[in-house]
Amino acid sequence: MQPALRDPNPPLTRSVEDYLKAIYHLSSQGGFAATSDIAAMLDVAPPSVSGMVKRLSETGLIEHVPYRGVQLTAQGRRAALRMIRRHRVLELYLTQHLGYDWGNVHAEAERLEHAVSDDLIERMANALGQPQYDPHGDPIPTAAGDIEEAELVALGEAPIGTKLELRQVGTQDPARLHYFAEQGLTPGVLLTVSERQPFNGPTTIALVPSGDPRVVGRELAQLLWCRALGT
Amino acid sequence: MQPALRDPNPPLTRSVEDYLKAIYHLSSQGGFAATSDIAAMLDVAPPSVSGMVKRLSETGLIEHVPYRGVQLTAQGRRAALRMIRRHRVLELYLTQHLGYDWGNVHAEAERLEHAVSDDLIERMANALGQPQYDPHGDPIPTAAGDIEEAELVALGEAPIGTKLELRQVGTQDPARLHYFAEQGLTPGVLLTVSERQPFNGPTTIALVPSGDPRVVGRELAQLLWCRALGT
DNA sequence: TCCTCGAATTAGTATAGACTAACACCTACG
DNA sequence: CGTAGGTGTTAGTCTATACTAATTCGAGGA
Repeated sequence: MQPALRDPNPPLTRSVEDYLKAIYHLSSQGGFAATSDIAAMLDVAPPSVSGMVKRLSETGLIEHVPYRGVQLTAQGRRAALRMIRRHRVLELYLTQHLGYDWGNVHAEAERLEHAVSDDLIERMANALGQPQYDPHGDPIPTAAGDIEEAELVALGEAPIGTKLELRQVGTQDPARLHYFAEQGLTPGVLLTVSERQPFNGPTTIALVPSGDPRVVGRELAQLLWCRALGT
Repeated sequence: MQPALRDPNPPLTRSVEDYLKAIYHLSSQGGFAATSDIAAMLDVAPPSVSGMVKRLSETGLIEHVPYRGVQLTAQGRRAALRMIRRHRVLELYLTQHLGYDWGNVHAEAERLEHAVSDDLIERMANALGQPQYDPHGDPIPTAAGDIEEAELVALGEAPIGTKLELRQVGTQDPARLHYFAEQGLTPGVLLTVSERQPFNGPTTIALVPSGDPRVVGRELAQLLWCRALGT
């Protein structure tokens, strides 16, 4: 008798699920997720990531280019989106039906997302009326694994008067990144577009809710990718 | 510098929580939980139980008498009752608020009970109006760790006409146990008391829902501990 | 009272996942 | 255009938990 073959489709462990989610977030807006970034996001040591990366690429969930980073395969992406759907449905359910606020809800959903069944998630989604966005405005992937690609607009192109959420900073340059941080312009910040000078002039914005103004030159304004907020 | 001391109060792992629950159930109506019974309940091999038992008794959660079995310490009992509260609140919440039925709900609660926070359980309990019983009629321990001791009455003492659930069989004698099993008198069975002969005579019962009658002599009827059902 | 057989335990191994320490690879600066 | 520093990987260890195989214990029948 042959030794029993390993289950070709074992359920993913909690750790694996966390790694896939982290890689999804880190690589969604660029090519590769770096080992050290994954380690920082999951609060583990870099060698732990190397070890997991080897296992995940052996099982076909990610693709690994040594010394460059990793990307999800189609299979890995499906698994990651499933986790993100769970997380966001849970966050919304906990806030809508059990009185959680934005601050509490993340940690609870982070633990529950590994334990709930698909059935329970669909029951919660139904109780919520098949919502499209979580409490933070992030799109909830469908059960089939489709996610609305956030339509981002560069700050330098956004119409006057619109309310925006800063979502991505399109540079790796440390000096520019440092400057953005000094100005309080980090992903997640809300702002409204106050005015823009003609002939590729600077854009003036107001931070929300403080109302603090910022003047951002053309070059930098093209690096700040924002999501338009409906409200 | 000293090597870091181990966290004296580490959070319990899922496995530990499962063992404590199993030991609670197996020892609640008797002295000791046997290794093989724990193994059967958790679907693991007996040596796995021996190993876990050693660790648990080293951390003071259980007391182990080699070749006899284990019992919970006060600390272990608290932890077990906490899990049972979680489980039963979850079962009730899932049935009341998310449309689960009795059959589905156990497995879901079994996974969630390890992942939810105390805070979430209390929110659910509040949403349910601080319930005292789960969907199966089992008492829900309080957050403080008190559980209603099921008020059990010996079948030989139960008033005529009452509906009962058989909960415990008060003997270890194999012959009597075997006889009870043959008669279909095992814990969980529902029955109604039809009549009783005077002068310590036998009690006649009808099984629910089949209606099958059974006549139980005085001696045996004193061994069958039942819970009165309100309905 | 002794022996036997089932239950319990010990011994040894495997896996997932983490860690530290040590080594290898790239790249950017001088 | 070569090297220094940081990033990534390998090597080796640890813990929790499971397994199988081998051994030991103890209670009940002859």
